[in-house]
Amino acid sequence: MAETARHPAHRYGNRPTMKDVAARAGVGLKTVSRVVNGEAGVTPDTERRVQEAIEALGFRRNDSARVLRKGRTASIGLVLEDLADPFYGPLSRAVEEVARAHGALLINGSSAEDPDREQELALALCARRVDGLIVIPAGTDHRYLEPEIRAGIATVFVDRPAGRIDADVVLSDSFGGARAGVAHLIAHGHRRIGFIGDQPRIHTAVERLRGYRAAMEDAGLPVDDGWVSLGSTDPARVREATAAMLAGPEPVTAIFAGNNRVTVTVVRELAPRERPVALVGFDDIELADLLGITVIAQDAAALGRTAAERLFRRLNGSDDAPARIELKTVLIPRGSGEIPPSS
Amino acid sequence: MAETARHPAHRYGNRPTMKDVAARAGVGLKTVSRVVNGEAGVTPDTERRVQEAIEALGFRRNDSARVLRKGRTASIGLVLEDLADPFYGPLSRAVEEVARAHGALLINGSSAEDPDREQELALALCARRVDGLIVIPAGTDHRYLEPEIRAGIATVFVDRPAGRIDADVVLSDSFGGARAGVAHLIAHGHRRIGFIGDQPRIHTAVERLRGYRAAMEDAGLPVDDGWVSLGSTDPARVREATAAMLAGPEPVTAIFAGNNRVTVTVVRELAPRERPVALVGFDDIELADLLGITVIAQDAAALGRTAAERLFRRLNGSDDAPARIELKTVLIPRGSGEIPPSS
DNA sequence: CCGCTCGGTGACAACGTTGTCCAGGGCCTA
DNA sequence: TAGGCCCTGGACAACGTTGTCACCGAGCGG
Repeated sequence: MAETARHPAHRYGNRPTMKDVAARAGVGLKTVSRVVNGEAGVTPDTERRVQEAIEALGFRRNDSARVLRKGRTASIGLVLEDLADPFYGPLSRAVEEVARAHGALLINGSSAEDPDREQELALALCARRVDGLIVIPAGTDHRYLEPEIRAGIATVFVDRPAGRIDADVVLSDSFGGARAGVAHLIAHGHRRIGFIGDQPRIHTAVERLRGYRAAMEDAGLPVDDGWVSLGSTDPARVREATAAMLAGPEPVTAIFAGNNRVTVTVVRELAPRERPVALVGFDDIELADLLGITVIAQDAAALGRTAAERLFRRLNGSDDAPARIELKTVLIPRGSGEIPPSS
Repeated sequence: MAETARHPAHRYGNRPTMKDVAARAGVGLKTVSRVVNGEAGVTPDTERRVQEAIEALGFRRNDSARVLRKGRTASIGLVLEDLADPFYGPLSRAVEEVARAHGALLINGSSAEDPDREQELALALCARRVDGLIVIPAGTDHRYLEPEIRAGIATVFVDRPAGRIDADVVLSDSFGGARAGVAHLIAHGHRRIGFIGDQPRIHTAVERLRGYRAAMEDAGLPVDDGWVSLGSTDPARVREATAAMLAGPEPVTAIFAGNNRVTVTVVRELAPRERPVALVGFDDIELADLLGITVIAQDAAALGRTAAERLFRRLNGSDDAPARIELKTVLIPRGSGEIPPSS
């Protein structure tokens, strides 16, 4: 039979609205709104009737409509690289906790280290009108965010600085950490030290390499081209790089691994070898204590927390100039970094 | 200078709207909508003018309004325990990928294993009108979701079944996995085997204990009360439980650890001990290969993927009866589970 | 040459909520 | 008892978008 409704059924599966609740409770629409929002000016008796109607109908306020009216979503967005990476999980969780403390919900998405996907995600979050945005950049040009920032979406970058725009950024001292780690190896007698890092497009990779070079230069040591390898963290690539450095007449006696993904693969590659090779890795790893892996630890949770706090400070009206906040790293000696050179 | 605006400025930081774009392009509102949504029926010339206006103003469609009108948010929610846990990170990521393939955004939140927080989160997501919900239950009573499900929010549970409502659930074969793991220890000669698991409120903990008991019974072995410990995965608690089982005249010679958190702590506790103790852990762990930890591996990503696929099948209209999907586990021998009893 | 179709376009209502304003009734005071 | 005030409750518009429908002019067949 003819469906005569002028507008097709696009109501949320026939969810009750405040209007329905009002009708059932025999009160006005606005009174329901008042009860739902805990506003003053409602008789206890009226309130009870409304509550009962809400209960009976299973009413739940539609936040989309609320957002549309109020202009604030009480949610923030986080664009990161990969939620499955043990470095980003804790970071995200820390952001979530801060958001929760401010009554906001966190929406996060993985860019998979793809600049286009980063942009797509960030803009999708802006379209949802998140109040603020935290971004771990995959790309190097963030001018696409300018209209959003101008429109009032607070934005903070973490782990890596923004490209071509001026914005808050919270990062670890990659340069200093790497420099200290490599200096540690040098202090234990190494002269030929390899560096395996992430893609040169990534800021932290470049900074850590810079730290490596600085430490070598500090000690007056030369750096052979064959000792340095930047590229993807794909295990095959890293294994190959490791093997290459350890081959030939003058192999490296120690390796500095540029991040947690690299460290894991290098450890696996070194394990079966006879000749011991010293190793210091950037990023701490679970169970590294038992495996005796010396690392430069950065605090992922602190990064997230700091960035989120800065974001909410902005959301609460602060308009300081964009700042660069750098967190210290810690060298944790556990054995692998204290192996003397063997050759 | 009385601010005479009747309605205060609650527009999103003065973001341009379709109306603004229309005015600038000299066209009607609906035409802008058509261009933005790529609908047919717009002259190339008109489209160009609109695109230019969009560009110039930095317009971005307001998804809240869109959602309000369309009734679909193209987003799904995921309530999990803790994003920082290496088990849930990959699970969440897998869900995200499936969502992305369906053009949906994923919003996830951590319940911190607190039933109240689980409910608060799930309902908050429903208030945002996510199209579907995936829940890793912390609580044991999910009747609070009934109105939501009735209202059309597709819901799938993962890792643990729903409490007191009938709904889809995707889980690993905890019972079978634990049984196989304990049988493996028995096959290597162990007779006194300890079990350390998560809180008895948690379904997987109970199932794995059941598997442990079944394996012991299969072999006709008694189970001493002192060999079984269920409780939080807090390291101190687990260390204590481990120490207790290893003390006394008849200590256990092997331990079955109920999940990844427990395994990590037990490994740390066993490492410094002289007398070797066999160990099999539920859940695989990064670097467990190097440490030679035998595990019952479950595929977190597959859990998430399967649940998400089921969810989207429902969103696309499937109305099969709620099903229980169980994924197999795999025993990966790496050494720690093959240590013979020492006594 | 008229009427009809058809493609492009815009006016308008509606989605569900909240802010503003007004009405009515009860109560207190003069 | 009249006047005024406060307190509760409701009518209405607006948030920014999309679906529906109507309009207009061009092209075409009769």
